[in-house]
Amino acid sequence: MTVRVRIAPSPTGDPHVGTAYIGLLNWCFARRHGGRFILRIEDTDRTRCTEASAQAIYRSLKWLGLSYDEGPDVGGERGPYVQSERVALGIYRRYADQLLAQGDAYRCFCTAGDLDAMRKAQAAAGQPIMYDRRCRQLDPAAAAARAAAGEAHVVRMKSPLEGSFSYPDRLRRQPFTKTWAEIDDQVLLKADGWPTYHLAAVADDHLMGITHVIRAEEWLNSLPKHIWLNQRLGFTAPEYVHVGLLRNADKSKISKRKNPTSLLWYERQGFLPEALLNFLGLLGHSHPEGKEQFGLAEMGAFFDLDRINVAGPVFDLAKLRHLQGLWFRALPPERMIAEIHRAVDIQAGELLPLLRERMTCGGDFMGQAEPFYAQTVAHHPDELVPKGLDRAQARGLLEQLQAELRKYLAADGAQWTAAALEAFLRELLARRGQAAPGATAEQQAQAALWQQKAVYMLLRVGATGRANTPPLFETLERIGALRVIERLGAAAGRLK
RNA sequence: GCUCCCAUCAUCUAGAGGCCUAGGAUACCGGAUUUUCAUUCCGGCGACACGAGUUCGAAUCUCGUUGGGAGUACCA
Repeated sequence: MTVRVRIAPSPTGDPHVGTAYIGLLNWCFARRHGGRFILRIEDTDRTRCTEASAQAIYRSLKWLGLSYDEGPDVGGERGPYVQSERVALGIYRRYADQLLAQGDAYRCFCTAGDLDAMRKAQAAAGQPIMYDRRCRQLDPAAAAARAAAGEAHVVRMKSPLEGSFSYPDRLRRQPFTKTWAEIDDQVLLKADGWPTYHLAAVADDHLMGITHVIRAEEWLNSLPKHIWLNQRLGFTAPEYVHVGLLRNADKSKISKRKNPTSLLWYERQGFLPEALLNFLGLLGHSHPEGKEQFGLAEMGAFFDLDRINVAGPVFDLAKLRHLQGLWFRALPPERMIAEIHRAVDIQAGELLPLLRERMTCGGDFMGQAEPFYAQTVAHHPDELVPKGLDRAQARGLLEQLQAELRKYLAADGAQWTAAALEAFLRELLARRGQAAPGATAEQQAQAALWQQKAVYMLLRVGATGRANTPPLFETLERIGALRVIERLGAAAGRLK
């Protein structure tokens, strides 16, 4: 039996990070067992699903590299892979009819109002809230006649009234157990003739030859219904495995109010698919040797379904950022440049060596590179005064530095390169930092100002307008003599 | 309310009776490298929810308590 697994997202809103998570687990499971990974679109909620959303799902999965062997836009032998198209084929109606004919389902004519009142009464009485099965008593022939006459109705499953249900989920200590009495007569076919999730998923999983359903824990409670449907429909049920739900920091189910859940957001932010996937791969699962950074292909090789931890992991963006940094800085230059280009329309190549280890994503580039591209920079007077100096001293030093650099440039064969600048400035510091023998007290005080730390910082802030920059000499080189000298003057001016 | 699931550092996790005075990673805090920032490297902080039981021995098994989560839709 070859493994066939699927993800079955519903195309409502933006593609969800939970889809990527479950997709990753399924993808890895398929890969690990030489199986097939399938995408199916579950768009049976006509009020909420959109084509645009389905398109976005395809795009996001491709962006992530979670390629599927069969799916709406790639085809396959068990299609169509979009449930609305299967509705048109009458697939679900046929199964509903089969259940009706077998006496395993019945027509229900209760209105929304009826159900609402019923639930309110149950809540008031402290009873479990579930359908009271009043239409189950209806004569099937009479009900069929009412339906034929056009009366609005749904089809419900005839859940067993007694006995119990038990299922050994391989990830849980104890088999999952329920009594049938507490299982609702689930609606299978809605009034509009479309199936609910339960019928549609069970039917399609069977028709598509799905062998393992690896899905989120939120489905655990409806497992009995799914097993029952498989049985009554004469299917061999796939193995169902339930994994933990991604959580917000407060442990509630991940939501867009408390976390970025849209895959589009991660893409726009400049996160790399490698980083996101790596991060998700660390949730509920781990590398057997504790390795933290790994790629999709590698994960496909070591992934072990039985090692999944079902306690719902908190989705921690800080860890994702860390992994993003690792992946980003390890990018080959062409790809890093492409990432930067994706964020800003600029030629980044020259500055890359200077900035790469200071970035976590392409979007960081401009923030760092601005002083290199700008004609002028804005100086903040407070930042311009190094510790231990006052305003006037800082201004004096700036002016003298400007003058010294001018003089340096005017000399024959002067070079404006990092190495030459470093040599010159070291020599300058040695020269100016030492008072001549017999110097006056004032001269000595002047010399004392020429401390490396202060001077370098003055140059840095003067030339770039900021205190954090790449290494000084390379920075000066790239900005260029003209702009550096000009900016030093402007900086001095700010301290007047 | 009812039902079910889960429970190791703040967070992600390793750990499937002795290798555990509980290991790694993130975050945080120090230090080293460095002209700043970042990178990198070193160090620190820091957890088996609680209570019984089983056992020579329990983070690991059982039960209870507590805590958290999910489900309870003609949504998926």
